[in-house]
Amino acid sequence: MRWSQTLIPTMKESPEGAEIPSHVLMLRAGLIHQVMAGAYNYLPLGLRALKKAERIVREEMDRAGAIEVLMPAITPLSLWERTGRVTAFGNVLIQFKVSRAGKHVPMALGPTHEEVVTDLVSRFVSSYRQLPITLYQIQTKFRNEERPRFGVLRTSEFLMKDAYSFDASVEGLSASYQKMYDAYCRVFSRAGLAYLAVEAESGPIGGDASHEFMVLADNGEDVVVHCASCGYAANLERAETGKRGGRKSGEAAQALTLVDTPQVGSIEQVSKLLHCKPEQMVKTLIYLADGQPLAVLVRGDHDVNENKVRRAVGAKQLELAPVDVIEKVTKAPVGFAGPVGLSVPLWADHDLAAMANMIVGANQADKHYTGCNLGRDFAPAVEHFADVRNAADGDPCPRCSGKVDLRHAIEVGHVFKLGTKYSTALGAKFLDDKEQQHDVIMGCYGIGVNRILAALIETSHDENGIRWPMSLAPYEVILSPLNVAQEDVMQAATKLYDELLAEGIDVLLDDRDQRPGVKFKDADLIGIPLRVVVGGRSLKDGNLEIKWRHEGQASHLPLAGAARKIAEMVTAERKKYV
RNA sequence: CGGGGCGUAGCGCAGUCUGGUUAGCGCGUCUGGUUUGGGACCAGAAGGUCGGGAGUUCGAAUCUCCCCGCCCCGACCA
Repeated sequence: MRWSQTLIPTMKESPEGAEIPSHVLMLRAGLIHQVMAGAYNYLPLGLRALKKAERIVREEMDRAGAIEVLMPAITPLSLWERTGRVTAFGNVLIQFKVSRAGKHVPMALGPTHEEVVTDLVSRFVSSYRQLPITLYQIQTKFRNEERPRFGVLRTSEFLMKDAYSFDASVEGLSASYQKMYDAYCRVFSRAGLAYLAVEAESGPIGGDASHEFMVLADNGEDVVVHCASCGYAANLERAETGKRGGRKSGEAAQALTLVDTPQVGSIEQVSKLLHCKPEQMVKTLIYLADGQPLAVLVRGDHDVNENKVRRAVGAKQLELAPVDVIEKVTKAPVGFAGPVGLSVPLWADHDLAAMANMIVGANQADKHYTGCNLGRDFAPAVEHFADVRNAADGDPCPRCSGKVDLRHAIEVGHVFKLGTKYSTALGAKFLDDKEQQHDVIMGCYGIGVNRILAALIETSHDENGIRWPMSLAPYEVILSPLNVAQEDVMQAATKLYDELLAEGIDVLLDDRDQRPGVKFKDADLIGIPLRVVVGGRSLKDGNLEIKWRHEGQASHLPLAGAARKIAEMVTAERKKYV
């Protein structure tokens, strides 16, 4: 492509509003243009990169034996009603009515396609002989974001690869899942991303039924718990916390003392008033587990993880108790709950075992206890000590003797064992070899294609612009004749351009009548991996100048046979990403 | 939806507090010329519902009220 004939609106300055590097650079390099909050135009350069990401995904899905289909973006609302997800999605589901023959047909834009694909399979798959099968599509998804942000990372419309596996057995599901997991690893490494596959919250199925593929980035919205020494990685929701040692040694138990804490209910306020650290305090939260009240105790500086509580308690449903229940259970206003004298079951985080002389709510208005000690003043059942909190920075690693870090990350992919939730709801059944009917066992697997680009840029750029890997770069080579008015320069450049095209290289010819500085700056900004310069200076000696985007120094290359040589360099670089 | 910020030419901004010629500056764009190895120079030109509406005033980009849009933090994100 000739630069003068396409649309690459590069910008010297970044538009107001863009803050994170990927957003700024995608705008400045002319990859995207915002249409409204959460919706972007993909301009030629951005579209080419997106298509390359899409192609990698497609190739790896095909290699893994998944079968491509295309499902509609518009779907009948009734399908979502059958699985109860109209309410589950709430405002995220974009709904509308279309007038047809005087009637108003309720529809929704697909935020994902479990319902559609399960309905599809229920109609055409009825025998174990047809299983397993994995269907996938690359489609635009729609999710109304209350607050779109971070450029292309959180939008209301995005390109997603979603795959769904259908199996006759749990073992089959595990095999299908593993195939997708492996395919994802290949996709992200081909895209040049430094990714981490982390254990993720897996819902009712349990086990290692869900993994997220994360790219560590300061601007990521997710938090990953990571151990540098053993490589343990999990998302915050899921991460286990390691046990600490026993009770603090050398600290004598003080007497349980009632202190005044007027009008002061929060951990932060109490710690300020009593001149203590939040980690000396205990947070007492009253929950309803399947309707039954219980108290959960964690250290003042920790956060309760409700999924962990739900699992520990063995409840189907868990929610924070409403105010009236809290007041009834604690016989005090909200903010002064504590474990001493409570009649509901107590569940305590492991870390409480290592605490002495805790500060707790006194279950009386405007009062706390200091010098509260486990065993003497309150005693949860031994089996009620559990991991019920979110991991925190510096926690002991659950797998080794190291410590974990909390790192921000961008989620680029997610694999999930679904089970039979949708096949049951939508009647996707099969007959086994003993003529017994069963619900099909499903898995679902998503990749955010746009996020591949944003995550790459977020983690691969410098002060001059983007640094594309060969696999995603909108063009592999940028060919820059420095002076288009100079005949021999233009002649050599045009000839080389044609030869490179013939070699099957994606080449962008910067034929603009611009000064060299402009061309160099733009080439760096849009991040094309290999830059080839045709300029009067080296051309006099029959040379071109070539420079990798990621290297500082340019080198010379004889004009004669240059196309072949460049093609070889590009081919060698391509091989790093297959 | 709660808190904060912003909205003036394609992009980045000044001017608004303290109302008063014809609304400026840089970049970009166009014309002509000189240039040509890291965002050139000279001369000229085009380009504006000052986010929208209502109000106050002799007079509003500037003051008041309402609305809209965008960004950030939070809540939300099967």
